[in-house]
Amino acid sequence: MPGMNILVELRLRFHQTLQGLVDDPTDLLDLVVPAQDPRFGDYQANVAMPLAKRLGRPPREVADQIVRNLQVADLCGPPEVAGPGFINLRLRDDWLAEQLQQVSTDQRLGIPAVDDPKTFVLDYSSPNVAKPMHVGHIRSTVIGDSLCRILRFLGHRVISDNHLGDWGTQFGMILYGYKHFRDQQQFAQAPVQELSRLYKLVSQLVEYHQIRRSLPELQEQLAQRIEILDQQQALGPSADAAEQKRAAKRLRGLKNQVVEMRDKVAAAEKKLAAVEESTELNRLAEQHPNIGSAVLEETARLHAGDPENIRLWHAFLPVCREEIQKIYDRLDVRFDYEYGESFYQDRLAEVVDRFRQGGLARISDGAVCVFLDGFQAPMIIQKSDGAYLYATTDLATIDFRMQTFHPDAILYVVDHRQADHFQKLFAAARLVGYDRVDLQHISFGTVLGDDGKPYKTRAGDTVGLEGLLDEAVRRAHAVVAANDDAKPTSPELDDDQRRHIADVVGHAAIKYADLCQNRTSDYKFDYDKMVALEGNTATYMQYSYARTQSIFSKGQIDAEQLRAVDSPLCLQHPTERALGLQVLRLSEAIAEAVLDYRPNILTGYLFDTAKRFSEFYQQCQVLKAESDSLRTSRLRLCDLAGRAIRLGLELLGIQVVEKM
RNA sequence: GCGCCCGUAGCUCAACUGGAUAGAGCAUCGGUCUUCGGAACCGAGGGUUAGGGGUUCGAAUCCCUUCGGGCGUACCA
Repeated sequence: MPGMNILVELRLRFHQTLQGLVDDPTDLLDLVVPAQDPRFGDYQANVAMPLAKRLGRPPREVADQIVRNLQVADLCGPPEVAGPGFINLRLRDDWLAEQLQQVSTDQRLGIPAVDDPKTFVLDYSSPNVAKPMHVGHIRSTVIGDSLCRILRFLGHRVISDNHLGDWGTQFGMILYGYKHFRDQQQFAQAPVQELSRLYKLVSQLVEYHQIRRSLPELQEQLAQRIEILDQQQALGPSADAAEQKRAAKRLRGLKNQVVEMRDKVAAAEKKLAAVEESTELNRLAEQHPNIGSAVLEETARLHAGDPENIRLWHAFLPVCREEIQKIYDRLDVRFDYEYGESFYQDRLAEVVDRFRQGGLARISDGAVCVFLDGFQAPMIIQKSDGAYLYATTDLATIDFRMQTFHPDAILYVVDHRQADHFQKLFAAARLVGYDRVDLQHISFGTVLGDDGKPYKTRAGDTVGLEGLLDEAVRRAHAVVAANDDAKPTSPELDDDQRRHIADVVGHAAIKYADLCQNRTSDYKFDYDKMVALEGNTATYMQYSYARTQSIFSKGQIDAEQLRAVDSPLCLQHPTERALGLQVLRLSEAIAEAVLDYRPNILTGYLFDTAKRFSEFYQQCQVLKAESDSLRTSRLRLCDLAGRAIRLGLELLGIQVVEKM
């Protein structure tokens, strides 16, 4: 067997040993982990302490007993017991060298596929087709794509399905816009831009009228709050300390509310002004006072099968889709299926029927509701006007996926704000019998701007994804050009090469910045940091890879031939050993990343690998090594390091270049 | 009001799900070097992990509580 997961192997050995001490040692095996500190060796087992408690014996004694029975001599030096009962393991250099040799001819770098392949449906990206994609879509797309690549690499069957929003109110908007505001010539020449303009125009007008209706009430509420606040402030301090504290808290809460509402009112007024200051917009707003309900009617007509709206929908969809495809092409993202919301339209009634017939739903306030244990609000699957909701579509989607793909798991890569929705959805799905499929919401945080608020332009609009990518590429180009110009001898890249490199580096920077963050946390969007050449960035990994490649071109060495060399590697220098071990641990990194669907584990691994390589390269001469055999060994190590980095990046959906 | 998430170095973030002295990258300061790619490497300073209490051999991590933030909260997605 070429290669293995070292951690898995060690756990296997511990499993055998621990069976003599306890009935089921499975849960203890998680306590065999990579060492926290190089001083403790390569791996450590923390099993003795909890076990000692269970057995009622001193932990060091238990540790000693484990060490005596442990069969690891073929891969480790003698285990050591330290501290309260930690068992420290250090892999044998000759074993590592042997492993590396085996791995070097293996396409997969010794990473085994899983024994029990499963079927996953991955639901990610899922933009609304009538709206331009914006920064908020990038995380779902990039994280989903990476998980897809990783799971496939591990041998799972993965079905990626882009659940497009192609049936909602946004289509009502462009239908209305097309019918009332279109510029026919523009539409003929550049339909994408024209539809996008219409969408923005209609949504602005709809919002305008909404605000005009709601603003007085909002202002009134604000006035009331201020009044209450004044009253509270006028009250003298209470004699009771506890009461005084509560009053202070109430006061703070009120003040926050007032500030919040003031901001709301100000934002609303600004939006009104934007329309009113433009004679053109003002005129349109006056001519279309009922645009809000009219848009809903267009949507309803579409859903009811109105021939004209259906015809337009069929005409618009490919146009919108094409716009989105440009982004996917740039990001190198593909899907197996794109069953959008529209696909499920004629399956919604039966979903509701099933719930009603099963006695799982009942009518409340005219709407069909599913009341679920542990939730205050029900999940509404049909509105009082008869319309269906996204909850209905999502349930129909689960039906379809279960019947079509028979998945073991369905993963939804969607931002954290929809956590509630998914909890209800999953609970409802279990109610109708889908209790064996693993339904998971892979949630992620918000992309923030410099100010710590959701990333917007200065004008307050969301940032279009295409412009974002352009900017990253532009900056990457500037950096690549500057660096090439500064090379000690002379620049070595022509314009085409520079453009290609900037393209790869720029897109990689965006993806990596997203993936290297723990997905559950929000993160600040910062071009400078993304395209930075140092630190944990795609650029640094790509640079490290390019360095490994440049050694081969400089030495005019054929890597293929090198891989076939039939002798173990030399790991005498500490940096050689550290790099070699690091290469062998890609398998662990992938396994851990997939455990909780966290690509940032993989980026962390790559960063470590790049650092190990730098250290090695700094301290060990490769082409000028003392002997031929050492030179060959080090070249092989460079090859392995480069391949580990390239493979890791590939699993993140990031490409490499040979020179940069 | 209720529910969920979060608070870690000046800044941006990790921390293998309870392990040993909490780590990186920026930034700051110092060093290496007649560059196999210096887009590098080595080192230093910087912390009461928001505060308090608890659980246990052991807590950033689990429980309670206070403070501060974000998000969601019956017919949008």
